[in-house]
Amino acid sequence: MTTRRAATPRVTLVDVAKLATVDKAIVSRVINEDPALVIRQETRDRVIDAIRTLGYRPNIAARSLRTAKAGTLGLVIPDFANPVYAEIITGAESAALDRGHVLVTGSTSGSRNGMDRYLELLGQGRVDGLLLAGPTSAREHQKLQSLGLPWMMVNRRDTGDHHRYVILDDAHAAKLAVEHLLSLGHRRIGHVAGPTGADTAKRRAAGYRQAMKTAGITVRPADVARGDYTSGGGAEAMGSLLANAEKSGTPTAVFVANVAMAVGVLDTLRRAGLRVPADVSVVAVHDLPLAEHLNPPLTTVRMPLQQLGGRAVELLLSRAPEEQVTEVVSTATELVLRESTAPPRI
Amino acid sequence: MTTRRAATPRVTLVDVAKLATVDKAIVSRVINEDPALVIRQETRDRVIDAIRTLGYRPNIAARSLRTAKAGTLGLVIPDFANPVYAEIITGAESAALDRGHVLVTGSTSGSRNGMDRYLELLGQGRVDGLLLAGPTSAREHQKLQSLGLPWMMVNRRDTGDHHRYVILDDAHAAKLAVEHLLSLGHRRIGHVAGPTGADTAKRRAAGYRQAMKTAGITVRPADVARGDYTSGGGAEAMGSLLANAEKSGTPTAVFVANVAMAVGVLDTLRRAGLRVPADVSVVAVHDLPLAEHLNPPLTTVRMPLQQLGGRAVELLLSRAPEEQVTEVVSTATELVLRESTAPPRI
DNA sequence: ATCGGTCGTTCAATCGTTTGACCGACAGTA
DNA sequence: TACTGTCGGTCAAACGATTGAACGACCGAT
Repeated sequence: MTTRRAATPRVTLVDVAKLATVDKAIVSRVINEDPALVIRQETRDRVIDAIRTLGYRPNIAARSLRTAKAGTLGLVIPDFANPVYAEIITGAESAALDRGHVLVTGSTSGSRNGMDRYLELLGQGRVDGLLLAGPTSAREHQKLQSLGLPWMMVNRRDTGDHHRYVILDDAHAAKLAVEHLLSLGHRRIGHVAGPTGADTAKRRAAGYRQAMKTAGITVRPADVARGDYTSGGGAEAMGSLLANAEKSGTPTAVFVANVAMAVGVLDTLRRAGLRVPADVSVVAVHDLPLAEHLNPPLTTVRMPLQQLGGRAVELLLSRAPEEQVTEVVSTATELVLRESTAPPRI
Repeated sequence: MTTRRAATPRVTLVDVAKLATVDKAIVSRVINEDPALVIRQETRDRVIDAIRTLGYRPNIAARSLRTAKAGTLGLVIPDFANPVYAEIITGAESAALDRGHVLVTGSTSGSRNGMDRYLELLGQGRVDGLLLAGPTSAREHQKLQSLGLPWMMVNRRDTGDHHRYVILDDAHAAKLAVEHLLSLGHRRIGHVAGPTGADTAKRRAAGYRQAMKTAGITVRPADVARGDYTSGGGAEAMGSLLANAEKSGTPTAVFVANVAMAVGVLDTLRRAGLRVPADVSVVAVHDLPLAEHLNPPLTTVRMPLQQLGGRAVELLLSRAPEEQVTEVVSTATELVLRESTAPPRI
């Protein structure tokens, strides 16, 4: 039998106060554990009982109005379908929850000017702070600034003078990947890089070049191609690498800047009749669940994406809005060995 | 040069009213486009100018307090990493935005009792309504009920007496898949089903049986195995299908209840030395971007997941809380032909 | 000249919490 | 006895927007 819910007349502080025969101020202070409150244990119990029997829940709107805090954080990502952001969200959400905050995650992919819409909607006191993952423009930085909200970038290093960001150790990840290939005996190692706009791509490319240089190997321009971080882009980029190779031979291994592109790379290689890892070894950045089930299972570099998201929330909440915050999360950046890498033939 | 932001003293209605030399009531009514407001165009312009020059933004907390509406909707999913939910979120978010609402998406995977935490956090007037995708318990239904919020289930049909849900036409999707296999000439068609708890799994299994029956084929119990909608579960289920087959021969085709499990199924087949589609054809439900890049590219049945999410939001916002709402979204449920299905050998 | 009816606008109560200020009672001290 | 503190609370003013009610001015009709 269902209890028919009459339009419940919300139970408020005064209801509780009446039942406990105290002033509502007491109730409020009990709830918020005001350290300045001195009160008999007996009274406190009466209040707590009253709260319980009435099933009282503080009204968030009223509280927000009074305290000028929303208890909510915003996270703007490009696209929910991208598993990299799924990981970041997961970490951020959990950290926010632990600090009693709710996380509003919005994607900009939906509409043409998704970011604007979100800045509009969230910049009215709806959130206490904003986390931006993914690309942003200078104009958006302007707008953000004018909202007067604390905000920072996640997995992106902004180009302006707003030095607040958390990123991963992309260069190190790239180095791990390339050194793995080197240690297997590869000398001719190609790179499917990310888009020019993404600074993560720059750092991974830099790590790749660095590792190659350290090994005393010159990188041929023809062995580096650029994709847009999607599997389609990866497929294309690998295609152009193979095309370039017609005259000068094929790399025996490829370091791919992210897993999504690696999926396309595997595709292209298969269609070209090249076996992985027998003919070409492939290693990519980001150890997403998917990697394990590709054909062949993909060797990757695990990045602490969840920690990244979590750390971003922590920093956003703990640091003063005007304070500079630049942090690199580098825990547990490590190679995950699977079946897509092997020594080169001969 | 950055404008240094002094701690901005929020600009409020009265500031605007003063500048426009009208009462704040006017400003409020102008903003909310109160149809009952009769006002000279000149005055209206003055107000609008004032709003613009001051950069006024209404304070959400105050508005929520007064109107008892949050302008926010909640969506609770099991896990962000599951691309099925990514699609639902995307659709829901876009629909919410179109209606001037913000969507708070929370996952229950984070902590042991994630659902409870969310019901706690969101059930304080933070959201105007709640969408539940994924499994829920009777106890949670109880709690939900006690929050006095409108809520409904998405892609799940609740078992209780709360008849508010939007689902997809799972039986039809299954039929499309199986009929495709039948038309290729397969007679022995296995099924990797979803978990008993999920009613989507039940409907897909029912559709499978229905289609088989219509074709006059008896389904052997050994040809149906159950997985938990993850790729690991799919791999296992396919394993047991192969084990069962030792005595009675292998199915020439498998209908898999979702893409995640199909990934595992392909894995198991590959390890068993069976080629897809030469030895076994595979077709799965849900046409996620991933499907295109599996090896081989997977034939699927596309389901309108985004529409599902969008429709859920629409219904939640438009229907009275006590009204029953049961809808099946079935637009664009169609077969997507790729390379994982082919006629059986001989 | 008076009345009624729009038009254009103002008044003020209200939503539910938080929080600084204030206050009475009682105990201990000088 | 008067004074000073602590204890255990109460009072009331915010926070910023919404909205029903009221109000003065003006116009046309009687």
